Amino acid sequence: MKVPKRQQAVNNVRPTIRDVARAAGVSTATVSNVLRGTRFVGPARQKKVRDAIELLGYNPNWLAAGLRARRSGVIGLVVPDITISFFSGILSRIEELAAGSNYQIILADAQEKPERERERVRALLRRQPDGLILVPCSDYSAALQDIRQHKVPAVLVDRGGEVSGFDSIDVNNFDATREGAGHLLRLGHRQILAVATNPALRNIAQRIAGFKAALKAGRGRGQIINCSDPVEARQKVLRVLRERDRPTAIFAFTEQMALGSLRAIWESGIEFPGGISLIAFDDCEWMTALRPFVSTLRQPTNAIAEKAWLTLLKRLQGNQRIRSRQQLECTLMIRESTTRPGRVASQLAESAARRQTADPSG
Amino acid sequence: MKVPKRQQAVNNVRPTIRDVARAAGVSTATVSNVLRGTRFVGPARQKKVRDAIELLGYNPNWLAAGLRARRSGVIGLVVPDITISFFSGILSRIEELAAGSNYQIILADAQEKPERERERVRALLRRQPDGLILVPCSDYSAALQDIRQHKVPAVLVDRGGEVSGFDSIDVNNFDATREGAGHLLRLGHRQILAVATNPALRNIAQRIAGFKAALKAGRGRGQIINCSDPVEARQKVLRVLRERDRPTAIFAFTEQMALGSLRAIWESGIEFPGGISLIAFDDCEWMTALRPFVSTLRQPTNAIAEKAWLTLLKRLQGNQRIRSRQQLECTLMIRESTTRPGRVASQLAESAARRQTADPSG
DNA sequence: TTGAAAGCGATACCAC
DNA sequence: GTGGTATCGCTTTCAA
Repeated sequence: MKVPKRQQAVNNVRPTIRDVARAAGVSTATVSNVLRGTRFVGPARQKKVRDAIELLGYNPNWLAAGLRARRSGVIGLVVPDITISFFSGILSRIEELAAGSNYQIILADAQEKPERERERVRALLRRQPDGLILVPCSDYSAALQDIRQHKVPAVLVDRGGEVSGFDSIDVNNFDATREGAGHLLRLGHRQILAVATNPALRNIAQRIAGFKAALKAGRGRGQIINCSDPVEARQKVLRVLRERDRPTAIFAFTEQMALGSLRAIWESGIEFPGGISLIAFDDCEWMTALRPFVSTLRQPTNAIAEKAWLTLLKRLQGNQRIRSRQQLECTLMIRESTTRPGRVASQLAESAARRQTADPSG
Repeated sequence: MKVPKRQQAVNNVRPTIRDVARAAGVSTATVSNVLRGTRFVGPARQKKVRDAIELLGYNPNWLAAGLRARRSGVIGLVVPDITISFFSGILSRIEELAAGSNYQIILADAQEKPERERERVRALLRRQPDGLILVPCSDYSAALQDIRQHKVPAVLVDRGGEVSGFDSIDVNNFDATREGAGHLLRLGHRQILAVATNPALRNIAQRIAGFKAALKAGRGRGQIINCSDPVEARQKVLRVLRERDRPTAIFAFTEQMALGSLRAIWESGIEFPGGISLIAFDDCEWMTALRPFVSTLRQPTNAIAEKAWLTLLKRLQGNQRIRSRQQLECTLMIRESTTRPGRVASQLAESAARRQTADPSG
C-alpha cells in the first residue's frame, strides 16, 4: 500500500509550502501569493495562511524558489583580502545595503592571488548569483572572462578602471596622490620615498602616476619601491632609510605599507616625525590612536560601497542608463606625522630619541 | 503548434545538464555520474560527456542540485561586526578552509544588534545552509531558537559558552584577564580602570570575573565601565581620568575600547605611558606601529577559526564524537604601554608632555 | 553499465 | 479571487 510521502504528517521535517497550504485549507498558489504579495488574497484566507505559517514555523526554501524564479537572491562579493580594513569596510556597508533589498552576500577572499580569484569566481558562478561585486586582484583578470561568459551583471570596485562590459567605481587616485605628495613638497621635502604594492593594479598605477606628476611639478626627487606585504615593506624601507642620502618623507600607498614603513622608521632610530615624515593612503581608526597621529588620504569607503551597490541594483532591475564608470574624490587629512624636514641625514645616528608631541588635533 | 521549449536549441541561455546529455548522446543520469563520480561510467561515454561539457561551457546549477540533494554547500556565518579585525580575521580563515572543502560562506553582519541578528539568521536559514557558524551578539540569543527549530548544525564562537544543542569554541577569558590584571598589579598599579563592553556577553562577563578575581588576590581597587563603542569609551574614560583620585592603569577589554581609551588618554594630557598604563585584549597589527607599543592579550584567532570549522565539518559528516565545548588560551604580550606607576594624580595637570620612548622591543 | 522518470519545494500560468 | 499543475535543473531510485 503506497502512501504519497507528502501525506504522512511527518513531524520532524521542515514544513513546506504544501504543509502550510493544507493546514490553512488553501492552495499552494495562495500561500505563495500571501507571502510574496504577488496578487490579492482575501483577508480571511490571508489570516488563515499567516496563522498556519506561524503555527508550523514555516520558512520558505530559497533554493526551490530561486530555481523556479531564476533569481537566487545572492550576490557574490570577491575581495583581495578581507582582513584589510578598507575592504572589510566596503564589505560591511554592502552587506547592509544588500540585506535591505533582501539579497545575501556570498563572500570570496582571493588572498591577492589571481589564480585563486579565478577559482573562487567560478565557484561563485555555479551558485547562480544575480550579480557580482568584485575588487579584482590583477589588472586584467582571467576571472572577468568567466563572468562575461555567464552574463552575470558585475561591478568592479577600486581597482577596476575601464574594462568593457563592466561597471566600475573607484577613486581619483591620481589627484589624491598628487595632493598628498604636494603637501609634502610644500612642507619642504625634496626627496620622497613612495611605498607601493603591485604596479599592475590599476589604482596603484594611478597613484604612481600622480606621485610622479607631483614630483615633476614640485621639483622633488622620488623613489618608488613595490612590496607585497608589510614585512617586505619594513625590510625595504629600512634599507632605504639607512642610506646616506635618505629621503625625508615616506608616502605609503596603502594601510599595509604604512604599517611596514612605521616598523622600519622605529627600527631606523630616526626621530619621527622630526626626522622623517609619513603620509598614507587609507584613513584607519588606529592612525589617530597613537602618536604621532598619521596624516592620510581618506578614501570615501561608504560612498564607494553605496555607489557600487546602487549601480549593481540598477543593473539587476534592468536599468541600462548607468554611467559605467564612476569616480570619487579622496580627502587629505593633515595630522602630525608630516612636518617640515628638520634633521639631515648625517644626524641619523642619533637614537633613543626624545620626541616632542603636540596636543591632539582632532 | 507547440514545441517543447527544451527542444529549441536556444543559444543565449545557460546550458543545462540536458543540453550536455543531448550533445554527448547519453542520459542526464550519466552526465551527473561523470560529474560527481557517483557510479562508474564507461571511458568512452566518460570522454564524450567531458567534451560536451567543455564545448558548451557547462557549469552546474547548484540551486537545482542543492534542492534535489538536500545539501546546499553553503555555510552561514554570522558575526557581530565585520569591520572589527578580530572577527574579520576569523572570517578570513574560515572562508579559506570552507573553500578548501567546497563550501561557500554566506555572510551576515548583525551589527551588534540582537534583533538584527535574529532577522539575519532567519534569512540565512531560508537558504538551507548545511551549517552555521555564529558569533552571537547577545548572551542568549533569540536566533538560537530559530536555529534549533531548523535543526541545522551550528557552532558558537567566542561568545557562546555552554548552550545546549550547540558546539562552542572560545578562549579562556577568565585566566587571560586575570593574567593581564596581574601584570599591572605586579608593576605596582593599585587602581585600575577596566573598559568593558556589554556584560551580557559571555566573554565580557568572564573577563569581568577574571578582572575582579585578580584585584581581589592582588589587593587592588578596580572600577569597571561599560561602553558600546569607541566614542562612548573615549568620553567615559576621559571623565574618569579627570577625577582627583584617578586610576594609574587602564585595561581595555576589546580593540574598540582600546581605541577609545587611547583617545581619552591623549586628550587628558596625562603622560603616556609614564602617567597611565594601558593593556588591551586583541592583538592587532597597529598596536606595534606607533609608540608606545601596546601591551596586549593575544587571542589565537587562527586556531579559533580552525577549531570552529573543523568542529562544524565533523558535524556535517555526521560525526557525533565531538567535545561540545573547546577552550583556547590567550597570550600576554608585554610591550611598552604598561610601566610602573610613576606620577601621582596630583601631577595630572601637566600637559604637552615630553615623552621618553625606548627602542622597539620587537 | 546505462536510461527513464519521479521527485526536491517553490512559482506562475491557465482555468474557473 | 482562487486552485490546479507544469516547470525550474538536478539527483537518485528502479528497471533493464
